[in-house]
Amino acid sequence: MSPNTTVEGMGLRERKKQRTRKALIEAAFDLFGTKGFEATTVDEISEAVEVSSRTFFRYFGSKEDVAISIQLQQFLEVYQALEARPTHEPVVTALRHAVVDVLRAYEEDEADASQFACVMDLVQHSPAVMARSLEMCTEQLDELARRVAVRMGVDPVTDPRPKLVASVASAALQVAVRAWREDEPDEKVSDLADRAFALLEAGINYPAAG
Amino acid sequence: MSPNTTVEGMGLRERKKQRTRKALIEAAFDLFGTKGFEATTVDEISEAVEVSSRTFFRYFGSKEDVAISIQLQQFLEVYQALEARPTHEPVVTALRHAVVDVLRAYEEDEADASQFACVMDLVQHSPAVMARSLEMCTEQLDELARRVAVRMGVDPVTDPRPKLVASVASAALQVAVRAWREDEPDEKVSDLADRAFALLEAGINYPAAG
DNA sequence: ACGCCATCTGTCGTTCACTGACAGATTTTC
DNA sequence: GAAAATCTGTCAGTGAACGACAGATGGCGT
Repeated sequence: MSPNTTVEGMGLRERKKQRTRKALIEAAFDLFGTKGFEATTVDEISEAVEVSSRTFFRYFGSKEDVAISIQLQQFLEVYQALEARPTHEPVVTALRHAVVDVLRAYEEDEADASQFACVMDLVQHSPAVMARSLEMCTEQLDELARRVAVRMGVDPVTDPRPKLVASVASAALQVAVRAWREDEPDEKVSDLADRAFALLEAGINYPAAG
Repeated sequence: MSPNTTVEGMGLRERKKQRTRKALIEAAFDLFGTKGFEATTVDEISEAVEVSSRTFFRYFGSKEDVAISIQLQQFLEVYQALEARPTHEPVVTALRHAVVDVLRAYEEDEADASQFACVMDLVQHSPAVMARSLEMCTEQLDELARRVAVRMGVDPVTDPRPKLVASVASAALQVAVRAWREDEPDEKVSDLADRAFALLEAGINYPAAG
């Protein structure tokens, strides 16, 4: 009754969990940023938040999982953005805009942008994070394919095309991110992704040299 | 001196190493097949070959690496097959035939086929192997992109298209393999891959439902 | 306000992947 | 055959991850 009703919709316990989770992520990124991923131990992260390392593993399945938590979040945002696209757009075009919109949103916020860059650094320089990131992406491919199938109005188990589109789109995004980190740090990722998807739209069975 | 010259081109030490390596792979697959990947310890693999576990790690960087050694070999074979394709073929078409040819070769040999199926089982059911496999594939993407660039007669660092083609082709192959394992076990992987690449050739920016 | 129950957390102990250092064995080379 | 290079085993250690148990804490009915 009365003032006990929380302003938001969740109990005290749930809020505490969210705080712990957020604190673990922040502490982890602090340490990853200064000492590097492999040099940082789970114990150090846990001590910084004053919880036991056992508790860390109740929030995250592995040390890698905390590093890619932002990437996972971005996938969910792409799903949202995809549903917001007009239904008459061809699938790759819709995916292109959805991805670019999400990336632009991150570029506009200073904090988001630097955290995003930090994650990409981890993915690029720590094999374990890279591996986990790739694994997570393929996990998400099912969901993405399902949504693409809905857009196409076809059955996602019978028709191989939605899975193919989802995988290819994910590959294009990875190429764009990698180009950004390695070759074109001055460009915006969103622009690189935009161009990569544009190439997909145009078809990629290029003729041989001549 | 005299009869010390080896029949083949390598010394005794080198042959011994090859034998140990092969024995480790075989012992590992035996154990993975019966006990599963995570239930098998490196000690068990090493004991089966009568070497120390320390030696195992001098041959393989990780327990996962021994599981995907065949996949790595297949990549090298695709490179070979790609060079054998006529130079007038468009890139995706050439990749399609190269991949399908390699897969068909594995399907024809009984032993190769079952070992291939075993590896795919490991990749599908053991997250750690899956992650390492994906990581290895992205490592190989550089080399594949380089070869695609040569075929296109363009510069692989300036032009983003070769990287895109390589990534997309790899994605298509992964989709085909996955479809084989999960939905169409009765089909041949080579046929599924063939169809996936055919879709790529035709373009994938499908219209929305209507 | 009180207590019951579900859930969360810490502690302890264990397994196992992986690595550096050193010493001994073996192959190669001269 | 001796010296140099390479391979291997042993030892010791780190750190990730998990199972089990006990204590703490928030949720909830009365």
